[in-house]
Formats: sequence, structure tokens, C-alpha cells
Amino acid sequence: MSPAPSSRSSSSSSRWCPTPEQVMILEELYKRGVRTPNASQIQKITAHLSYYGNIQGKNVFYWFQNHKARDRQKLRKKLAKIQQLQQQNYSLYPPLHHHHHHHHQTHFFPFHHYFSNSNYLPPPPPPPHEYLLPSHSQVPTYYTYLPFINYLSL
Amino acid sequence: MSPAPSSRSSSSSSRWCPTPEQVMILEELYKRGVRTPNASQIQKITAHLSYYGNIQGKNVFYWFQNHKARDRQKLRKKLAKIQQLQQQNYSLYPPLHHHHHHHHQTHFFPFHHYFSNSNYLPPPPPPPHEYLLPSHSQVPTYYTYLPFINYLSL
DNA sequence: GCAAATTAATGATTTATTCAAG
DNA sequence: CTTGAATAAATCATTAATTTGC
Repeated sequence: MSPAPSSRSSSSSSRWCPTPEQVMILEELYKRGVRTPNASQIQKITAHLSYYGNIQGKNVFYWFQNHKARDRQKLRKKLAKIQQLQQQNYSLYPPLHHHHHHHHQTHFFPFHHYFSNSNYLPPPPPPPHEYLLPSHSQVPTYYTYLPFINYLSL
Repeated sequence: MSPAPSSRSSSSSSRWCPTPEQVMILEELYKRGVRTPNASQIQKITAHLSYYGNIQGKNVFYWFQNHKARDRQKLRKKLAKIQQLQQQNYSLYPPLHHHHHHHHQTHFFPFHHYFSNSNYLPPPPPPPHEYLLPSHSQVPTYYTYLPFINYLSL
């Protein structure tokens, strides 16, 4: 007979199994902005949630860590999709040839004046082509740009 | 005559709109330690990033300024929170001054240790009974828990 | 219907960062 | 430059959902 993994009273489970009530409350707290509760908050939440079943402070701590992280993860995936679309369509942003004349008006004398396309410095060498993103790359990720970034990091 | 900030034309946006590729590369450079690039570095970065879209040196300059500043800002807010907690005699972590001399090299110092059944914090007050779920409620919904959640949201 | 097998979710750990204090 | 404190990202591990063949 299997140990009947009851989520409430059994201490034989290797990990916490939140009850539906606990999950409901945690999610509502999250929806209201709780993200990284401090120790005091964790204690409070734990004490209250223990009414609905076994729970420890670390479970609450981990729950918020994981929930937050996986929310961010989902968002990143959405963004990646969007970027993929943009890549295929070759720009949601104006194409703009980079050797276009940028006769930007100079507001009087800020710092950035020295960094625009002025001639205070010799023109930089053109980027080596092998470091540029291959145009057929379909899903640009962090890793797609690593060689390029390595080149810049010198 | 004012410049008429048309957002229509592809070449006259009032401010720089970084492409996802540009952001990704800038963030990676930041993560690798670039904080205040000098003029030469800015020129180099600008030249390379212009492959992915319109960009000027000042954009790179300001991007690092802003990113650095906002990182610090975030950290300051966190520190303020922590100091506030410490003033209330709450400590997220134990004193850990004489941090055991013999304790044979366990992994190191897992977070959750402090949230389990330890007594680093005073025990929380028992939950007020009026906020607890009546035990006979058979179909718990979101609304069943609202008072409880409101209490925790403090 | 029912378990074994497989896949998806999610709890728990570890690793890699961040800034700034020393 | 090194280290403390905190956290986010990446990963590991176990439970739940589901698919599948009978």
C-alpha cells in the first residue's frame, strides 16, 4: 500500500504539498503585490496558512521565489516570440542605414556632444563581419550575441 | 519655429528607441563590468550597435549612466527596507558573529534554514479567529478568503 | 476503468550576479 | 580588490496530470 500522500497531516512526504486553500491565498497575496516577503511577513503568513495544513516558513519563502521567477520566465518567452517576429519582419523599428547622415542638432554643450558622430576621435574600425548576427538566425537569444559581445568586451 | 516632433517619419523620433538586440548587447556588456565607458569605447560600441538600428554615441553614454543609476536606486530601496526592519528589532538573518568553528564544511548556508522552525524571530501572534475559514465551508472560492487575505495584506 | 509510462508543474537547491562597505 | 548581504537565474528532484495499452 502506498503511503497515501496526504497533503495535510503526513510528515512522510519529501516535499510540501500545498492545500488548495493555501495556494489560493498565496496567489491572491502575489496578485496584490507581495513578491519578496521579509522574515516577519513570512512568519505571519506561515502562521496563518498553517491553519489549512502543514507548512513551514521555508515553503512560503520558496513559493514566492519560484512564483516570481516563473512569472518572469513566462514574460521573457513572450518577449522572445515578439523579437522573433521582429527579426523575421526585419524590423518593427525603422530600417535606417547606419551610414545615413545624422545631422543631429547640437543642443548646446552637453557631454554627449563628444560622443556623437563628431570627429574628436578617429572613426572606429568597422566591425568584423564574423561577429555580426547572421541574418538568418531565427530565435535570437543571449547566446546568439556572445561572440559579438566578446569582441566588444576587449 | 519648433521642430514639430513628428513620430511618423522613420528618421525623426524624438528619442532613441533601442532595438531588442541593442538592449541585449548593452545589458551583457553591463553584466560584464562595463559601467562608464570612455569615449573610445563608446565609439566602438556605437559603431557596432548601429548594425542593428539607428544609434548615436550619446545614446550609449546615457544608457550606461541610467542603467548604473537605476541599479543603485533599486539597491538603496532594498537597503532602506532592511534598515527599517532592523530598527524594529527584526532580523532577517541571525547575528552569525561567532559562526561556529567546527561545523565541518557543509555546503554553506541555505536560506531556508532561517525560515524553518527557528526562533530568530518572535513567534507571530495567533491568527485572529474571525479571519479563518469556517471549517464547514464546502466550496471554497476566492471570496471565501478575502477577509483573511485582507488581513495578511497589511 | 486501471495502472504503467510519459509529460508537465512546481517544490527545493545551487550557482552567479549585484552594489557598496571595509 | 575583496568580501558581505541579498537575490535572481539555473538547475535538480518529486509530485500531479495525462496518455496509452489492455
